[in-house]
Amino acid sequence: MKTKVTLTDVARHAGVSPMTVSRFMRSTNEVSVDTGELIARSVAELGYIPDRAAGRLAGASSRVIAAIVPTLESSVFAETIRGLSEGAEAADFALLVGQSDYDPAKEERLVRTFLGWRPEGLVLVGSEHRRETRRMIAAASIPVVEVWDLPDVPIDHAVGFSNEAASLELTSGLLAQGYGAPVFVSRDVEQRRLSQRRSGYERAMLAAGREPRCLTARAELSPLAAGAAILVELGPQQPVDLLICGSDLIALGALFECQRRGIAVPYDVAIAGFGAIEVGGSTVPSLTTVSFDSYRSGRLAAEIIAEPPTEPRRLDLGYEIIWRESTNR
Amino acid sequence: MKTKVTLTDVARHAGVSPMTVSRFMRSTNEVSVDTGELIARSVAELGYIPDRAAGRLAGASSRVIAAIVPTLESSVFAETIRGLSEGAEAADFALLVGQSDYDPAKEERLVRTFLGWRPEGLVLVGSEHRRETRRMIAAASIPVVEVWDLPDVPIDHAVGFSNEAASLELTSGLLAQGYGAPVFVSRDVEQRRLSQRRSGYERAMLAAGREPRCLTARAELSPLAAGAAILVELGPQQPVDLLICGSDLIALGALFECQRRGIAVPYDVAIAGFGAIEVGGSTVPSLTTVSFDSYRSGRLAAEIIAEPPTEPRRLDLGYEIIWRESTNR
DNA sequence: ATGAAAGCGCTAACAT
DNA sequence: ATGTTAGCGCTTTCAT
Repeated sequence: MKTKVTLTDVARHAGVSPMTVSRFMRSTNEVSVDTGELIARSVAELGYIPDRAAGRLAGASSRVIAAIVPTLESSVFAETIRGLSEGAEAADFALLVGQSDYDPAKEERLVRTFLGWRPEGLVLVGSEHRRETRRMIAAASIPVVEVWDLPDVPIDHAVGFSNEAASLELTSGLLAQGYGAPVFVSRDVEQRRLSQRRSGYERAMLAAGREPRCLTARAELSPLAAGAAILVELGPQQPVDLLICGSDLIALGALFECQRRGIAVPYDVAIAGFGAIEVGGSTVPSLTTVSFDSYRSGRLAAEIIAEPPTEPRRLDLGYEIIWRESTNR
Repeated sequence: MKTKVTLTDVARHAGVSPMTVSRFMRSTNEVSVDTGELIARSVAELGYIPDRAAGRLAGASSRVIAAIVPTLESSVFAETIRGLSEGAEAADFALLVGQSDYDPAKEERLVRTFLGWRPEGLVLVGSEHRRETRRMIAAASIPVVEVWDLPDVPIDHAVGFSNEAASLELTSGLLAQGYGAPVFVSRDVEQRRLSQRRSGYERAMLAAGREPRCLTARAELSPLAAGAAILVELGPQQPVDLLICGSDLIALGALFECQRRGIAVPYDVAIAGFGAIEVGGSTVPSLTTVSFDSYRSGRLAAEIIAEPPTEPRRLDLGYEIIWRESTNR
């Protein structure tokens, strides 16, 4: 087996011109059936795999989607990646993946690296991007899909939901159920989606004539640890009957810590999360949360890039409040 | 801003030859400081991003790592991807990611697609690959790293641990603690890493003169659901005092279902998992499990590809049994 | 239905 | 330290 099999090798082997092989490989239907079979045999025999870089350089589509998520650590964005991966595969695209660690500077670096491959499109989470990042993207003039949020002014396309509206609805629903002293719980990080959730909570509280109260855990803690740590701070403070958490993992951390301390959920304190990760549906009590179709957002983003609409899309995938036992007293 | 800024554009703008710009971009240190500054300014002004496809075609390294994992769904492989992503970034590589859904045929398709980009190396999970997959890889003659297992005959490099030894040690440890009737619990799927774990369990049981007993849930169930479903089957069967689960998620599913049914863990039945996902450390009771450094395996795989050793590496990362409350009666 | 020529944007090899 | 030439493997355009 030769080290590098090229189009020309296949052509020679099949006794046709390289151009004919090229046509066949791209199935342009301009190759006669007989010649096609001949070529197919040569391809198989030589184990030819077209060089996509050469193809792209010569004018073909790169068929690459580049995606950057804040973190691969939680299953939250992993679901988006899964959607992207499946959408990409369905359209015969390859997927370039990077994680920004919630750091716009790192995002910028990744965008630069990825643009070097001239992807057909770019998928980013959220709407906090550096000026330089936006500049590069504009210069590249490729479709961009921002997921997990609905920015007021998206770069291009957006597939998400209103984190604020979801949080507002969750909080007011809980208030209506009679909870009197809900606090908002999160890690001490700067991040638009989180502040949207907090702001939804605050608006609901104010609308009900209540004083919003926010508790934060150190940013270095993992979400699970943060949820547990929050309970320490709670101590013998003013009465709190409900923890509205910035994410499911924080909520689970709090829930488990309650179990450990013999605090009955939802009777002594109720807990709600955000994100609807699967475990939250199995715990005892199961976790009230907000579900967003993370997988679908990825899948749709991939589809938008595979077949870019002429007009910018702004898809509101909505959300669903999942009422479960952790807030059902 | 021009639509496509090329090396030549930068050269013209800076008043030097393309070759000098090329040298500068690759920081070959053969460009004088003055010229360098001139070029740097032009690059910034024009927003030049080198075309990696053209570079590769002309002989530069592709600086791409291609990785295929069985699934992006669980956090298990997400950690490996995270390690890969960070390792790749540290070496200025881009990462191509795909998921095979545990399907060797899909893996084969992905390998073919990815090889079209002429990656510097390939990362695969496990050792079950089709003949054609192996053929393509051999023809590509690039480093391959198999992670999460230590095949008897790796394709090339391997970074993993012995799933069987881990399971054997876990089981015999549990047996030594006095558990008399442990069953092995998993979904009904064909997969080497799982069968290794089962076989470790069986060997430990036989060595102790006990009859191994395996319970399987339908493959279509999610791991969490499978763990719960298993408890139904358990019903009024022979006494079972310990569930050794094929994965942490199954174990958690079982644990939560026990809580739901008022079965005391570990007193009525004990539970052990495999994989050491983070939640398992927070649940009440916390979950006994086997930890494997999934992140590190990815990181090391990336490093091997970034700087391939001359000899095939076979890194046994080992495992650690984490004894926790779910088996502590 | 098939082929020939040109060139995509870059780098290696060889000048100077 | 810098420039020139050639060509990577493919697809485009324009023949035939």
